[in-house]
Amino acid sequence: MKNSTSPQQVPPAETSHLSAAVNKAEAPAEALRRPTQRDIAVATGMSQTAVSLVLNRVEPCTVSAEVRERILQTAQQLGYVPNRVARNLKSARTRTLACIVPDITNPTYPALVRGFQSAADAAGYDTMIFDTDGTPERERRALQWLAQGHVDGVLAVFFHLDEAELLTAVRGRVAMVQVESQAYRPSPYIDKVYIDNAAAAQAMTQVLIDKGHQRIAMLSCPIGPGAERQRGFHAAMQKAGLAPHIIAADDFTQAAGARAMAAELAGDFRYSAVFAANDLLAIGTMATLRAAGRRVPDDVAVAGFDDIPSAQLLQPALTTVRRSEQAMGHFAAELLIARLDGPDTGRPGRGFELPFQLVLRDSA
Amino acid sequence: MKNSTSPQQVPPAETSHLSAAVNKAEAPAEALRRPTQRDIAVATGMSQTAVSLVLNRVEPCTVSAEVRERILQTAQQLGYVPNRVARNLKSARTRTLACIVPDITNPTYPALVRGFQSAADAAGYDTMIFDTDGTPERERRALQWLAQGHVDGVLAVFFHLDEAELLTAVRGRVAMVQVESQAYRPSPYIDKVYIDNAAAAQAMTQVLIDKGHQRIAMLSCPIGPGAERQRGFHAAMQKAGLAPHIIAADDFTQAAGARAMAAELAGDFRYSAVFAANDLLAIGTMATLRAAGRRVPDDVAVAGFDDIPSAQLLQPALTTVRRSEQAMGHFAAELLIARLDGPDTGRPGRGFELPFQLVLRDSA
DNA sequence: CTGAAAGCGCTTACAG
DNA sequence: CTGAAAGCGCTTACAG
Repeated sequence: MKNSTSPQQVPPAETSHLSAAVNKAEAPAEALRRPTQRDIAVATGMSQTAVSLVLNRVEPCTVSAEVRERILQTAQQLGYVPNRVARNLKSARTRTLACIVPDITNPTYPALVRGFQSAADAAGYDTMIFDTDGTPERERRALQWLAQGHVDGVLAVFFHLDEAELLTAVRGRVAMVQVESQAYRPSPYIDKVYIDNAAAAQAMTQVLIDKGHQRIAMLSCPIGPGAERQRGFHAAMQKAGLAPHIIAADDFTQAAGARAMAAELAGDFRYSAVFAANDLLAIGTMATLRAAGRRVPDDVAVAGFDDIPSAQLLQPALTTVRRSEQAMGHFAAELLIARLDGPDTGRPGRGFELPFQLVLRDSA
Repeated sequence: MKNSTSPQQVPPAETSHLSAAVNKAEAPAEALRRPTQRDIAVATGMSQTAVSLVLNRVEPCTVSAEVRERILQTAQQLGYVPNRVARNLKSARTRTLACIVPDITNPTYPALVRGFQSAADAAGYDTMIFDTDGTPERERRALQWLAQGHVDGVLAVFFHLDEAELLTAVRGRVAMVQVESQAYRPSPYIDKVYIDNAAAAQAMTQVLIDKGHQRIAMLSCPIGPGAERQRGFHAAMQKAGLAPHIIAADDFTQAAGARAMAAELAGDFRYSAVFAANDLLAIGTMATLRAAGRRVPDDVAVAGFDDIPSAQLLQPALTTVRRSEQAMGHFAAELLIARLDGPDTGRPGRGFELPFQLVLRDSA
């Protein structure tokens, strides 16, 4: 299996059996058992309660320094690590938060998660990520998963589920912040963070109009934030007395963008500008236009939405709408933590509008 | 708070107090308690055991159809969802897997996670993501976290920790697959998946040499896979009788690449090709070169490693090394599941080498 | 066919 | 200062 420098290789292949011998010596069932407080109690001749007290440094109840030392040392020796699951059961808290996102490979979401995790971390919470694939089935599965009590709080981006469904599933048992893509509506326990998608889309459309474009198409997918962005697009077009046209994409991926544009180009494509509902769609659009021999922005101007890192790497660099996903994630985690650890416990749901920014580059 | 179409807005601001009223009506402590099996038992007049039996469809022990129906209905009515934490405590299994990655915003990792999650999902496992930031401290924290029993298995990408540290922390209590960046060495319980980083780097360097480049620098960071890739670079250069030069980056981000190249350009930069240890570094390099008025590939050729989605979007498109992160993630999850649910339980650790592929584009 | 009981590993009043 | 005991919500032998 010593591979030469040949760049083409074969699928997953086992490379070593040496390890078999190594393993034989270890790993009988016993080695796998994790030491518990009881083990430490037995080893030190103390009670399990005393062990728990010492290990948790409970202050009012002072165990004698000598005993404490012995317990601590034995714990160390046995490699004791508290069983978080057991602790969670007792405390009814998991100290874990989750991010539910439609597609972790869309660069906008890792940024959200990163910001979220930095705040969660600082407060001693772990972070889970649940990828819904943007489908109703998997969004429901995420909801079921939430109901099972894995986490204390969640930042959720849902494309399909409505408020009612969320409320019945969650029932205030897990703190929730939603990245809202529709217009804000108050909710009993759910906080919402959002940007004004319609306003942003309208502003971007207006930029295109101001540049003299008259035949502008929007490439969008009606789910998630697509609807609001289309609304903004329509508003701007209508205000300018122009006819809006929507090119429908199957989802928000680059591939979907390329596909939809290819289909459109096969017909009688006469638009001078395409406003894509997100950057991945815009990237797909640009690729298809280029492949068809149309120049961007000379023949067709293109604009996107999100300002993912690739946006400024494109040639021409992509005109788009920026919101700070990282800041949004961070802020959302802080909302959850304030709700869980106070002072916001029991506070009714609120909406928080975050700023957006038009980023004008060369593609439009 | 009705925002106009102004693109510049203010930081997080509260938008609605309407919800306060809505909330008043609900959410007193009682509503928050999740129904348990005991609640169902009380409501139906059956024992908690019977409830558990019915809800878990334990086959040999048949509860009468009538009682079963009543229990099921009551469970539905009360909105019963099993407490996963309690179940986990009893079963000593969490049915959760984790991915430990250095940086979720590096597009190569979401792909890994996506592949992983698709396999985990199919087997009924949930997936957690832990971001280590590529620092030793946070990698250790990840290890501690593992020891706490949150998950049954993990796919880990560590840049700093060595085998010994992993083994003491994990002790065969959690199944582990490591994306190995050093040369493969067998391990008692840890499976390893990897590509031959040295061979890939050597092959890519050879491509540059074959194109006539003599002054080739490698932009790299010595942690993680950087070391092996440098080794391959050195091997190729040495074989060709050329002098290798390493430009050191602080980490594997685009920013670090840009910084390191800027520093290098400030000196007496005389290289005709730069081979970056990953694509983000390559992207940073290209940006800096362009800013300095150097053309790619005419003045300086650039190659990367990973083939992240942006690589082909760049102008010029980036020459790089591709491995299928998605396939690697999928495969790793399958390894874990086979270990946890059989048939590979207790099998010694093995190494699995995956293929790589040189992707020659315009940047070199 | 059904229930009482023990126990998973921990925390937390409550007695001594 | 220390320990016996109850309980978190569940599963799983074990009796009836």
